[in-house]
Amino acid sequence: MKVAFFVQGRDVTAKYVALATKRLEALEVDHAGTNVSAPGVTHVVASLFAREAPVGLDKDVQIVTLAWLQYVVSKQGHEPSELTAEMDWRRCKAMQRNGAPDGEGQVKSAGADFQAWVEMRLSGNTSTSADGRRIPSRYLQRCNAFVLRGKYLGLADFPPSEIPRHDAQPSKKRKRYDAHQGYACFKSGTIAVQPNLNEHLTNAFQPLVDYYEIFNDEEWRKVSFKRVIDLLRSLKFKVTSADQLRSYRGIGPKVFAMIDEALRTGYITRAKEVWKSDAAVSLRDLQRVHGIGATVARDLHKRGIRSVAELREHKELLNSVQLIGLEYLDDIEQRIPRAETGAIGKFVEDTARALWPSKALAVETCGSYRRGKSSSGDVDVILTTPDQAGCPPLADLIAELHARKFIAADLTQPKDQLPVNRQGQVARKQTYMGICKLPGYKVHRRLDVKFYPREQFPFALLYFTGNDHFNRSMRNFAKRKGWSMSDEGIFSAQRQRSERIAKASRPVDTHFRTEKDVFDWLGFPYKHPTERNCYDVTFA
DNA sequence: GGGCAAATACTG
DNA sequence: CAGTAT
DNA sequence: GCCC
Repeated sequence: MKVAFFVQGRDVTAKYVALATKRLEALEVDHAGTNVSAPGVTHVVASLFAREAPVGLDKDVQIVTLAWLQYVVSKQGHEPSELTAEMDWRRCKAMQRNGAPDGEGQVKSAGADFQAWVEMRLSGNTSTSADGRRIPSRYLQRCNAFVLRGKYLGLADFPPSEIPRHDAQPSKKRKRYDAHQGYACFKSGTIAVQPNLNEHLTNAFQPLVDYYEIFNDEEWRKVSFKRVIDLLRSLKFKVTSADQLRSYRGIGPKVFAMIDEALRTGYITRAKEVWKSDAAVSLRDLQRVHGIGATVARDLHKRGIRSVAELREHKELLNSVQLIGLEYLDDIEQRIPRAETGAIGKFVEDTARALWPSKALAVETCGSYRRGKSSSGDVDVILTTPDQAGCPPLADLIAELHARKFIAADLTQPKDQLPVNRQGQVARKQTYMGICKLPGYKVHRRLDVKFYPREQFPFALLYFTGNDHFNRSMRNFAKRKGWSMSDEGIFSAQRQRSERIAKASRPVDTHFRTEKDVFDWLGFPYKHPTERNCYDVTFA
């Protein structure tokens, strides 16, 4: 087994790489350097988040990290192919400053306890490690805090908007919602240390999701299958009998039978049947191209184009967006290692700060990156300024990114003029989609950049951090309470088309400065981004 | 049998 | 406006 | 496809 690790840092990257390398060598660990994965080999990703960390590692963090690596290495037979741990440096520092509950002496023993804690998390227990050893509760909390809390409380230090924009009224009382059971967003997630113990089942279901993905109808059937996969992925035990899942939400009679079949035979007949159609295979292949959806794929198929390979011979059938999608198809399909996602986000951020040196800017790389995942499909960067005079034109930033040879192609042309949204407000949201490549890198990546007005930013953060189940669940919850929530804010749901503008323009003194404000206001517990891998985790 | 999240932006 | 995408 |  190889340990692949990468180090995410700003100005200290080289230092941390050297440190981590040295440590692994001292442990006689076969390591694969930064950001390397060895195909076919179980590999472990230890991401050491060094954002804003001071130069040099704090001692307690070193010990914890070291113990974690030792643990991982000793766990060679372990099934998970990917483990991630996140260390929150600022929190460490704060604890040090304010006095960690354990005190100085305890820090030295943190290694063993941390190991036990990781073991506990993997085994699904909540207070004892796999071997039954109790973990000191104060240390337990501290470990959870290390990994689950901290950094993403968001924009507390960032100047708030001056103009409140939300017409909704806060919850009068903090009710206890028994109905929470059904909401994915209420289930506390866990860290990315969560492995998929049910690949044997998720692999069997994936073809069904893929199949319903390529048509426009049957959206809900697709969603249901997708939910099943994410539910299975979230379980902390390996399913050996369908009966174990009988009581789970989302497992109905059909799916139950399929799980049963998959466990007995190793596959789902239905999933095999649907892919026997050549047409389905063709449609799926054509839709790999950005800009080609169900309808276009069907048209192309009618014209005799049956694959991407054949499409390359008939580029005259494509529009400008689809042409770019085709050109960069092979690159775009590749997953982006976490370190590179971070570097791309940083490139955009650095460019923006250099372009607008006098602006206070908040810049966040969202998506699965922000949820702590070790790889991403694309990079999603959103920005805001506290300046109500308006965000500077996103087009200027894109032009600068072009000038720096960072952007290779545009999928959209950002416009200066800003349309009026349904609430009758000028939507100062600006969006861009394109293809980028870091200097010195080989592979092109999908990049989205968005500029949001300050008062919408917490909602934008929520939306673009996801995941999809989390968003839908949270919005469903808001809706049942009479609100309608989007990436721009929260509004009254009962509002009629005609009265939309009037109501929405009635300002209420409701400020949402951070994501946490939104959680608080709706009346449910804050979820750190890494806890929003809903159905990446469920609780018993 | 209805609901399942939600609204905007771009292309042609 | 339909289709695609976020 | 599942839930109420």
